[in-house]
Amino acid sequence: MNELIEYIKHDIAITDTIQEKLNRISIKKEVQKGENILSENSLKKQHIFVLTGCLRSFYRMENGKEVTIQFAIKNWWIGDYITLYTENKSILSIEGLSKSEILLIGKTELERLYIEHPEFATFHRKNFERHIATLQKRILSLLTQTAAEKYKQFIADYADFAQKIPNYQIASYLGITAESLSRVRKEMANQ
Amino acid sequence: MNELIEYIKHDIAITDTIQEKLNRISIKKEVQKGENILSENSLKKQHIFVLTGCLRSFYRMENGKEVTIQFAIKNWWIGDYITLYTENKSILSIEGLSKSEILLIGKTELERLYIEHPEFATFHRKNFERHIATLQKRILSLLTQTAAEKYKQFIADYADFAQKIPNYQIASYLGITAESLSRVRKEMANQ
DNA sequence: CTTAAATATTGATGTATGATAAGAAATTAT
DNA sequence: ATAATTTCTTATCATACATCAATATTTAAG
Repeated sequence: MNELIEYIKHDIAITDTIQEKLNRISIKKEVQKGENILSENSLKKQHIFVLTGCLRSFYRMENGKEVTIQFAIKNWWIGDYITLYTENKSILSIEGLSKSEILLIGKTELERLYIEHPEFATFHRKNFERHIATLQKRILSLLTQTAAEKYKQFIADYADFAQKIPNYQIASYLGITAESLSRVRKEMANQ
Repeated sequence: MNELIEYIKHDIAITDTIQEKLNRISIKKEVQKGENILSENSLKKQHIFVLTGCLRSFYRMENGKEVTIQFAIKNWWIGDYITLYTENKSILSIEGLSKSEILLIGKTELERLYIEHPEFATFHRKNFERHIATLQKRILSLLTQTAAEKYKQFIADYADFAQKIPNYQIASYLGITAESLSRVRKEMANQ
């Protein structure tokens, strides 16, 4: 039994049938540090479940600068949700921040499971709901907080693994430059 | 048959039972311009479906300034998703921007329908997915675009009703001041 | 260990946008 | 219509953060 099933079992009673189907549709993969799993312009529509390690999704701007959309560690889902749910070509890239193990699950395969097993759909609906709340909170944060406030909230929210992420990537998640973040950190250290 | 059912029928075949249950749990309400439906600190957990008119959800900062989280018109859902899916007390307010008609649907009642009718849950899961993509796009926009770019995208995305919304509220949605938006508009007019 | 590469810091300077305040224009109410 | 209120604009000035460039520090590679 793999870790995804372990994780799902925390929430719902999962039948052997679902377990077996999940195993059948999920592809286990090892990702190296810096390795790209999903690249922009790819046509693959996949969900990723993190077993170990740490990943991030990011957008590369025309000028080459990158903005980080999401970080993910053990038991988190990550994906290019804009592509998964609207467009055709993927606009984000996903890479490993450290050596990681992941499960790749195709969109259509997952949807088949939703239909065949309503309790599995319910489990996922709750994930969606939490995800929506998280995204709204981030929007609120981007609209109302200063650089220092955003950083403080980030290290509080992501205490588990904030120190594993390079500061310049945290900066790109918060919507500030690495230089600004460095000044914020200096300011914080002096108090 | 009301407009919510009409709207749902565009997506899925809806049985009489679902229709009847939906009618039973949804409370129709008329909202005046400027009237608050949901206020911060309320304990109600409700989804709102807009039949006519225009609403917005917003957050009131400590200094009294408001930031707009979402606008909604006919056939859109709106709610305080942070409260609905995580916290207890509501942190957002929802008000009518014009005289509007809405349906109020309690969180628990809606969840009961999900369980009793998987096809209805599927319909809603797709809404969730689109919502996630929309929120991600907005985050990307906030992280990468200038004031002028955000405004141009806004009037393109919300062409249907952008002109119905006062500019200072559009500004508060884009994360800029009304004065800045005014300058952006002047700049655009001169070209 | 030593060197190379990646990441972080610091300083000097620039700029987009914010803050404040006043007046103009548009809505709404009387 | 007229007045009152709300919304929008304009100007001046302030500032948080960006940019650029150099150096320091840490991490990874040979």
